[in-house]
Amino acid sequence: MAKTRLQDVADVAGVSMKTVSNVVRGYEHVSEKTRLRVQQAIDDLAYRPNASGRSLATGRSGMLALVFSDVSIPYYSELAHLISELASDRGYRLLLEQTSGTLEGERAVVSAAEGGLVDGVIFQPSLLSSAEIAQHRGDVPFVLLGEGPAPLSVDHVMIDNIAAAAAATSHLARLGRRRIAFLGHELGSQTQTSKVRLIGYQNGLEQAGLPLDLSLLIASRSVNAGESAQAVREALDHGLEFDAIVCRDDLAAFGALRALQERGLRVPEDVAVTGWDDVAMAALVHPSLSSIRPDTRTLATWALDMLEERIDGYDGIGRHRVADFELVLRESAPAVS
Amino acid sequence: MAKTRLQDVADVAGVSMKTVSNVVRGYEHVSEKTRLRVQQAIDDLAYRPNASGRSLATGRSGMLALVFSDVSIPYYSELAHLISELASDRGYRLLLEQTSGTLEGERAVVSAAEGGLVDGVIFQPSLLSSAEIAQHRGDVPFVLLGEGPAPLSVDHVMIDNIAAAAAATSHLARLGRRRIAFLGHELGSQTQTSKVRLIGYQNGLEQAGLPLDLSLLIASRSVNAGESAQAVREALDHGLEFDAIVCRDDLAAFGALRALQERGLRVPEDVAVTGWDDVAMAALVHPSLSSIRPDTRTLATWALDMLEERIDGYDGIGRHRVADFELVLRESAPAVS
DNA sequence: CTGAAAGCGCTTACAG
DNA sequence: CTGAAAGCGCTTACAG
Repeated sequence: MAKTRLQDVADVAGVSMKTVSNVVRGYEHVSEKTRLRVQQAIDDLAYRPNASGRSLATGRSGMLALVFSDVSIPYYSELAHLISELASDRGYRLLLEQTSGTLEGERAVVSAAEGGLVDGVIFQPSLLSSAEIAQHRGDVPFVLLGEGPAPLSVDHVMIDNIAAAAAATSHLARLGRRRIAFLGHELGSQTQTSKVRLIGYQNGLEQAGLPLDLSLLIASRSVNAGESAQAVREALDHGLEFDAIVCRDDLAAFGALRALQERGLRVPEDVAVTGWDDVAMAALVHPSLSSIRPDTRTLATWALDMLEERIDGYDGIGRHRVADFELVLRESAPAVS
Repeated sequence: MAKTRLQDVADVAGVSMKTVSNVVRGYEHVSEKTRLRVQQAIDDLAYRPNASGRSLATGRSGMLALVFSDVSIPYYSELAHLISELASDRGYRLLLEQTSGTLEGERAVVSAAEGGLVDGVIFQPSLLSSAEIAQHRGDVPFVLLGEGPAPLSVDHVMIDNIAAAAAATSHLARLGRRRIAFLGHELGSQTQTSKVRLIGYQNGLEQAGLPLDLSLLIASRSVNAGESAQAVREALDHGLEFDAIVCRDDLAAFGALRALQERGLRVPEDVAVTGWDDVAMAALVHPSLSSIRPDTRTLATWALDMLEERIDGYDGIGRHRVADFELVLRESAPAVS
């Protein structure tokens, strides 16, 4: 049997399509009697409105795209969870797009081949240049997340990465640490994320009156926990001495904890460690991880606010907003006593 | 300016809409000369086909829904990553739906209010009964994941949870453990997942000739790492003695590792631990976690295969397929020496 | 409060 | 190989 359409319901209920449509969309000015008869027909026929038909007629799909490199990375999966819930509260569904952190993947997002699929895009770029982002896909509302380059024309939310990295570094200095390493940036060319966090680390050292020692910058062959652990092992093998590590992100920190414990070094007694993102596991590992916690709820709320404004027609220049962060202190780098 | 449509391109190129459509969709029987002229017009006008128009005309959206409780749970985020990639290879995009693990959330999935939005649904239910699932949303192709109840009418892929739990338990017994606990099932009514894993645990004990001791069943107020850690702390406080733990999932295992280390118990010397899912963190914690690794790639591939067959018109009874698993041995419960 | 009709932007037999 | 026309299933002014 063919799918039931609006017209079928109208026929059965003995009204026009317009009236059925009014009932379906909950329009209020329908007489109670008519509404009941129509609802009965809808139930009898198990009618389900067709989303494509509606989208085509209204010009809206009720969907937002959420784009980042890889949803299996804890920070992104937790962000996806949050944004999915908040978007759902506003009546939007979420389309998940992964770029694999490649330039081609990110370009595909920006120059999307199809229109009308989503009403807006939330995009956390890793590699793309500001100039390329500026020519984003046609006229779809766009909002950028993260510390990457944001063209002036596009809305953007972030936290102050430099201040956050400096806060972590300063905290370790206040704990009396004098040889504070930085772990987890790329071995080759740096992502914007690594760059700004390294700058903040340097600022933190300066504020504490500590010298910058380039040998304390422990790069990772790849931005993940396994390679970060390996980088720490190799640093220890080469006799590098340090009493604290500021990690680029929690994954790097988990790698560091693992490598330090393998070598019998105590955290935080021998080496204090801070992470970044405050993913759920940070509180669960042993020792638990001190970490920079970005205010992701505010981040996500602002992103959705701005996106909805654009969807509703706002066409001004890009807004750039900075959300708060907090350094959450746990066992790996406890509060100063 | 209004969005450019197929007709606009046709006008500029001086051909019919049909011809433009052929070029856009890569239909081969178009003369080279015409194709070039049309492509030029497409580029000049920055034409983007409208997805809703296409969906309405073809009856397909090119989207699949992926549904489970919460994408921030590592197993699900890793599964979403994998399925997203595999679906993308087949030309599908992924719509993410979270149920929050609530009955209402799962019911909403099954009785979806809209049609035509997705071509198929991949759904891992937690709570819904088989009978309710059987009346799934209209005529949308459906495939079920996991050890939940699957009605005969619906396609379903899973691993043999009973065998897997028995394998973990047997392994601990072969390590010489005699008081093997089970951790992480619900305090109240059990999910199907917990039920089958508990049965497998019991089978494993039997195979090893060990008695079932109900006091060794350590339930958790909530299925997550934090509550599992708390449950272990309380068990230790009450003087419960055990030398191994089979955990319901990796999160419970991470909780167990944390609680045991807090109390100065050595893993695996004092207590050996196995997890379930083999999420990325399992290899990164210290000590690293032995874990049941379901063959998720096969699971996902089969799910997509069956879904595509249904999308292509297959209308037979449900297929039920069982993928492999493997017990990955790491430090927390190493190979028998 | 309700109806008849046009239109959203595509694809697809059907002709030629 | 290409064109003219109908149709996919909705919504929305416009009338009444």
